[in-house]
Amino acid sequence: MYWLMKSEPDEYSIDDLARDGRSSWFGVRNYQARNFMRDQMRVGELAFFYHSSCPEPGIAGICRIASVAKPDESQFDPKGDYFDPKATRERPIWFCVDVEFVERFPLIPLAALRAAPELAEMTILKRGNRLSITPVTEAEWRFVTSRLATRPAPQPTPGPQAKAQG
DNA sequence: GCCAACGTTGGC
DNA sequence: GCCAACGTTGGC
Repeated sequence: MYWLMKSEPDEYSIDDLARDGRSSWFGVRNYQARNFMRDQMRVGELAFFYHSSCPEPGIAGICRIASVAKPDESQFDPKGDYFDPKATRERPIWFCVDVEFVERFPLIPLAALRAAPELAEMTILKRGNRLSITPVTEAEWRFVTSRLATRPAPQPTPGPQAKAQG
């Protein structure tokens, strides 16, 4: 399966993940999103890293699911923003996976996603959608990665004649 | 279990 | 900051 995971770049951006290499996706406090992580995600699956609530919302890169779901430590921290008084170590409520950096590319703006008829059914583009983790179909994944993501041109490899140049 | 009130998300 | 849309809470 493929995924899309939202993050506010002020909080944690694709650049942060590129720097860290790997990170825990803690702080999800929505049952549907939690269930996706806990019940559906598999190690090795790929996800779009989406920047939300920012001047330029859109897909900023790709990450990989790097662990199975485990209890989200932030629910136990009474001083933290993500504390949940109802959670106990014996009965955790919230779970998170680790993700690792795969790729960053020039931002694919939300407007560009909306402009593509091929993505009309994409969950994140549906009216009123607020889920921070959503499945992406293989067709959607292929379209975005092959048609919308622009990557640096491959380095031209010098041919045999190149070094003949004086 | 219903549902009104309230809180949050997130684009604009 | 606005506001539509949706999730959660809590009284009944």
